[in-house]
Amino acid sequence: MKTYKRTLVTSALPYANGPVHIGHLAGVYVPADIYVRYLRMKGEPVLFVGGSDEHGVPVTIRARKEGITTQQVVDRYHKLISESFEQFGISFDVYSRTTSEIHHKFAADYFRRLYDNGKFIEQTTEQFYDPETGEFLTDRNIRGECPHCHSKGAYGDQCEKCGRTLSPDELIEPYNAINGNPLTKKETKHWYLPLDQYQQWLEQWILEEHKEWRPNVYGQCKSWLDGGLKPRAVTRDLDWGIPVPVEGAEGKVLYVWFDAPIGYISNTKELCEREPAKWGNWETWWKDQSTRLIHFIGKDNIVFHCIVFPSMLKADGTYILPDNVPANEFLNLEGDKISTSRNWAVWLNEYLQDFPGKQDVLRYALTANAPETKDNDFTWADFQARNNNELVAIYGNFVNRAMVLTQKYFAGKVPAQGAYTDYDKQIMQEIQGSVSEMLRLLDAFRFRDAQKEAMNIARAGNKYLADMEPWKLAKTDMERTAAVLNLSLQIVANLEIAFRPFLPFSSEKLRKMLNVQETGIDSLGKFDLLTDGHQLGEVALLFEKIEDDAIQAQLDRLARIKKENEEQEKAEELKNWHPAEIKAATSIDDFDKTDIRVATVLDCKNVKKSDRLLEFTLDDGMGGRTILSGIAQSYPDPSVLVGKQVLYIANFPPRKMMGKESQGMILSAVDADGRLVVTTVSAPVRNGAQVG
RNA sequence: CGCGGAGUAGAGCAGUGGUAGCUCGUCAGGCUCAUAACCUGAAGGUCGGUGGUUCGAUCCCAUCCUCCGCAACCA
Repeated sequence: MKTYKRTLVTSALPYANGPVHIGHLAGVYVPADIYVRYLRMKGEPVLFVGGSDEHGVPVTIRARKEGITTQQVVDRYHKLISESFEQFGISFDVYSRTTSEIHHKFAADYFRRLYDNGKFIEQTTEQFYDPETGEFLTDRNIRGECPHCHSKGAYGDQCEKCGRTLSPDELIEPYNAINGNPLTKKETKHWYLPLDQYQQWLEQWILEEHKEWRPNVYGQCKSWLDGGLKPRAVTRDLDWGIPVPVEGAEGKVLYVWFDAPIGYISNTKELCEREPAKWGNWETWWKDQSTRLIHFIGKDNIVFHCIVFPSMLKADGTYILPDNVPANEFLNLEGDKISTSRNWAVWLNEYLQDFPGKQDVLRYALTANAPETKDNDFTWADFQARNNNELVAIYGNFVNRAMVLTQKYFAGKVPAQGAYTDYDKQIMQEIQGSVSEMLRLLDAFRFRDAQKEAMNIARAGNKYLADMEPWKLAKTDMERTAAVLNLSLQIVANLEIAFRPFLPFSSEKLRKMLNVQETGIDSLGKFDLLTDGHQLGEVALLFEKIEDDAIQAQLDRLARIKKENEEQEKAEELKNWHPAEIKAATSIDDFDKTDIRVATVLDCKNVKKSDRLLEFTLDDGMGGRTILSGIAQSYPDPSVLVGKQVLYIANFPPRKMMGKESQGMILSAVDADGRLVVTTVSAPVRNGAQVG
């Protein structure tokens, strides 16, 4: 395996169109931070880059909606996001933004260099254009009539009614989804990165040389490569972004996906120029072959970080390429996918208000349940259990036991280390085993399991105390009591180090309690970290229980949001409702076969054990009949139907439902929201009258 | 439709061509230094469905079902 002198770690640039939530944290920032902190503990040179992605269309739409400038939108979220990261201890060496001057210049220069070297192809195409606003539209912002099912309001890329994939050209009478304006077509020129030219090289580099990448990453890349790469446009017709630095490209900007990853580089440059003594030249971090580049991202970014961005770097030719791209899957929240627009998320800024000082608890819960191999679910019940049963009961409790016992028997001074018994040695060996396993897992980007190993050290500590029972020994053998507590405290000191990448705030607190300075990773697995007679600091609780009412408050909040969303979606549905297509032509003869009659409802009640069926007892003028109808959900009180005359089909063969026989079918109209309304006659007629 | 990932005890996750594992929860014991915490033990699974390859499949192959991504907002 290749050896490296330094590591450059990037984490996906969050889009400045909203605050960051637990999904971002679990998928990208906590794992990246754990890895970076681990490398720093090892004393390896590492640079951790982050920043806000502030270009693209959605921020401009939000600005328009809120009646403020796009700059105000990105300013607001950049501030919110960077504060959240800082509070959660995401230890970026630099956190900048793509609207920075240095980035604009750097990205424009990057483009221009590739342009001058003939790395792009130019292509003129016809795109949909709104003459009134003077804007070209993205596929998704174009709507029209579906050519297949002829439903109105199909999107430019897909019809949601029939589910077919479309291209905007296929739509009948396309219009602007935002303002409803009709669209025309207009020629526009764009620059494309010919990914097809990099196909062979990418195949060699990924499929042959990086078989160690995670299955989801490797599989996704293979899928794209097998499908054959096509040139990809790297410019857009838009006024928000980095102007294309080419003559005759007015009104065009770099595609957000072209400039965003360059932000990793320009942010590095910004840091290096600010503190050259500490960080040296930015080119060392990006162009020296002995630098190792790691991208932490979510699964939706795999293609850009493994195919597009490497091709951009290769096109330049002077840059290093990522050594690994540990992409995570997604985190769900209480069974539903996290959604910014539907407010289905736990926002970091809100979490900190509700759980002040509990950053580590969330970090722990998210790492313990990190979506490393598949989508995982975050639940508040799990969060509470992780805190109460693991952080408090195992880790915090062990620390507290060791500290309190020392306080009690040795006035808070580290007691003398004794001769190790076989059992002591066994425990020490067990802990060293956990330590080396943890380090191995950290190197393999398996943070969930690594954290579990750290917790196993605390488990071993609890078991040691339970087996040694120093509170009993203290009555007979103070020397052995001292030895047992000495080793217990050494284990506590190990826990401080082992948990440091995962729970930085707690480790800091624990160092205060132990009254020690930060040491390197070499100390891990040693049992002479605290010298005899060392005065410990004040005993405090490392973690505290989270009570049910705090969890219930979060669940209530989510329930409220869910209800609001449902109401809103329903309103939306009603607004968009339109009559179903007319069925294929039929004839009077076909209709005549159906015998529709009038009857009076004598009784109407719910069918036991069925949430849909109503049982109608009808006076049909022919001795009466019973009909079951699946409309209970539209009639919470079925008795309102009693006495009404209804229309029903009289000549269907009887059918058994829920053990009862239904002799026909009541006719109901279906309203836009799915509500069923029973049909009736406009004036009383005799029961048994025919409809036709 | 296609391509990629995933489906394993009540929950969350590992894992392997040969007797299926971890954490939490549950139940039963033990202990009392500790935040009713800790320690020990037990129960609990036709490893998504169906076919096939094999002496043997949870693992390999085929096919189907479900969820997610590629593909609006979004990791």
